[in-house]
Amino acid sequence: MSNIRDVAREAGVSVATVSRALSDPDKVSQTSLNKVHSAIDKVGYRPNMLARSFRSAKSYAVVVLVPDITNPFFSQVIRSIEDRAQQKGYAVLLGDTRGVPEREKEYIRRVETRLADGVIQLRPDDPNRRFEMPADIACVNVCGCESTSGPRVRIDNRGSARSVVDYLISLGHRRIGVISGLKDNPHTVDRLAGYLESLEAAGIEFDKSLVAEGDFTTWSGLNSAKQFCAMPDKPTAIFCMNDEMAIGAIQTLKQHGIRVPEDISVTGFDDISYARYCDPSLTTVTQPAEEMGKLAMDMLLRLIEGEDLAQEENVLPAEFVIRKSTAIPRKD
Amino acid sequence: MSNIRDVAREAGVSVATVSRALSDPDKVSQTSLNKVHSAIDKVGYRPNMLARSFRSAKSYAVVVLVPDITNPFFSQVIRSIEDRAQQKGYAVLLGDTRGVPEREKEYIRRVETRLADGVIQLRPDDPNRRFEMPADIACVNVCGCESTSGPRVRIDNRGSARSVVDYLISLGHRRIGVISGLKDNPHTVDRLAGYLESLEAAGIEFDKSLVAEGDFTTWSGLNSAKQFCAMPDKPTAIFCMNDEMAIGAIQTLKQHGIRVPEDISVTGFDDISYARYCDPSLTTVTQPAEEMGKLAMDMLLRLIEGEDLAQEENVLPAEFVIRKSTAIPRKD
DNA sequence: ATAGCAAATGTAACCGATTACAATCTATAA
DNA sequence: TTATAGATTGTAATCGGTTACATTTGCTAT
Repeated sequence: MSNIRDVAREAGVSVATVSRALSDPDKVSQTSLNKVHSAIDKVGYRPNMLARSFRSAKSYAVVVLVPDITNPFFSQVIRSIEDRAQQKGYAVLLGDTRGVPEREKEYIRRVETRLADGVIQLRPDDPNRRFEMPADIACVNVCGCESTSGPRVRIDNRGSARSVVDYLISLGHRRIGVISGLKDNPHTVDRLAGYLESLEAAGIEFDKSLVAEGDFTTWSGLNSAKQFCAMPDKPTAIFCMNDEMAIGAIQTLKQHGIRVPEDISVTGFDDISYARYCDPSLTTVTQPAEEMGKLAMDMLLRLIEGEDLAQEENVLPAEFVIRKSTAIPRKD
Repeated sequence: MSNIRDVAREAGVSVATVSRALSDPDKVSQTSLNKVHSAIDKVGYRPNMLARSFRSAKSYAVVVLVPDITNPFFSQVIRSIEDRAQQKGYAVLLGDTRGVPEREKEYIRRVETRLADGVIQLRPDDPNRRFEMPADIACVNVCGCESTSGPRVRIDNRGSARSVVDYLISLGHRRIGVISGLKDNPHTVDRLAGYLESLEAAGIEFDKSLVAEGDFTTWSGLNSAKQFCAMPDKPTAIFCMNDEMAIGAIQTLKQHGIRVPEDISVTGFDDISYARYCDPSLTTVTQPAEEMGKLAMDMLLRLIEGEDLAQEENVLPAEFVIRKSTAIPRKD
């Protein structure tokens, strides 16, 4: 494989001229520029970007850490990050951690060893919680929550949850069940806070038995809903903390001969693409996945440039979407 | 940031000894090993992998090209590729091309410029079709079809389609509609071939009006199904070429008051996770996404090692799964 | 014609690791 | 004791770019 010296020889100029012709053409005369370009064509030169990265001590790559790439919401955010990164000349190193701290560390190491210039973390909890994220690493958190620290972009989970529950209450619901994420997951905490705020504002007393713990998977939604089906005084509505669990819950309700939304209303969160196509289509909260990814990437680039974002927080608006899975409670 | 020379000075040995202590400890005495390790701890040394990559002319990264990462089937395959890559010490550079050849070229360039050691392409068509893939690039194709060339791993699309249609015929269906992908998509070609084989084997004449062209999106399934709803002699079953279109089609049928499967049976392809949870759950074909990703990564590594895989093809078995969206045709 | 300045170009050091080769040390056998 | 093989270590070249600094060229103004 030919290198810059071969090109220089072929063109009859110095290596410095070739280098400049490629990275800063304004500094080179038109004559030399032509000679260099035809020499490049002739010897079939491709610059060795590894050498360039090495010299400039920048890899032009960023790591994106995600607990599960098959989660449709996450993959939307990642697509947007990748798009922005590509525009800016950066590569995206995909890090599917499956929630294993060891794998996370492995990827953080890539930044420490200069294979990546920074990290975007897609996950709810504080990045410092599980292990010490070295302070000198450029890191942006997306999809975080109120307790997340460091530069971050997120939506107002509490407020969004509150609009969902407010809406259910406005329809006339008083017994509103919840299928939550894992109890200590910060999204769960924030969204539950919104639920409680809403109940309190309406003067409805909180009933602990109406909260079923899931883990954001369809399967857990399916199981958690069974618990409501078995109750003598079932809730008339169920607030699910994501769409997957809502879809699972609807499945269970149908199997028990309970109609949605006539007998029980169900709401989701995230607005994954199936939310629009399931039966009934899901009343949910649209997270601006695209905007979140783009913004996170832009913040990370600023961080890499050396800007001090410290605790800069971007809280994006989420949209509440009413579809067919909610209705006024049945009178009986 | 400290480098190998700092460590050498601190440990009182040469840089070569430090380098060997890290990459080939057997060649170094226990005494030196200890000195080196404590020196590393003392100066907080992290090896510069960029320098290592540069020197060894290997980036230990592979590009994964995918038309759309939000497609749940693709993201499953990618997760498996990433898992395997991580195990083998490789990083995955995500390339979401959105089907734009220009973006694809951009990523191929990364391999040419030594930023990645090879490429895995997730897409049905021949990688050489749209533009010339340089011959010296290590490239493996996944999710390809019968006409794909080069090293590849795929399932038997024709055979799988045939088992689906054979099953529908065995239930008693004679008018079987198809919602296909784009006409020139090789998956469409292979799966349609399976459909035709099946009809022929059963002595059923092919009716061109029973094939509706979609594009593998839910939305297109939704629209294509309308065309069947408008027919005076509707098909009694619809073979959809992926799950998304099947889900869209079911949605449309329901809206027209047509019951699935009582009035019309519907089948999908891919077995995305939602296929199990939609209503009715989908009879479909399970592609071994995990196995495909793992195998593709292993093949790529062998290719990078210099092995000649030429036209090695791995055709994996796909499993036909019967769920609730299919039944015997209604008698009337 | 020539001084003066800017533009263009060239030379060579440099980034941080790896590794060929040479030099040194250690242990065993004669 | 000394020769010698084998183990360990050190020196310095090397990978392919970038860029500081020195030098040359080209042009304008006097």
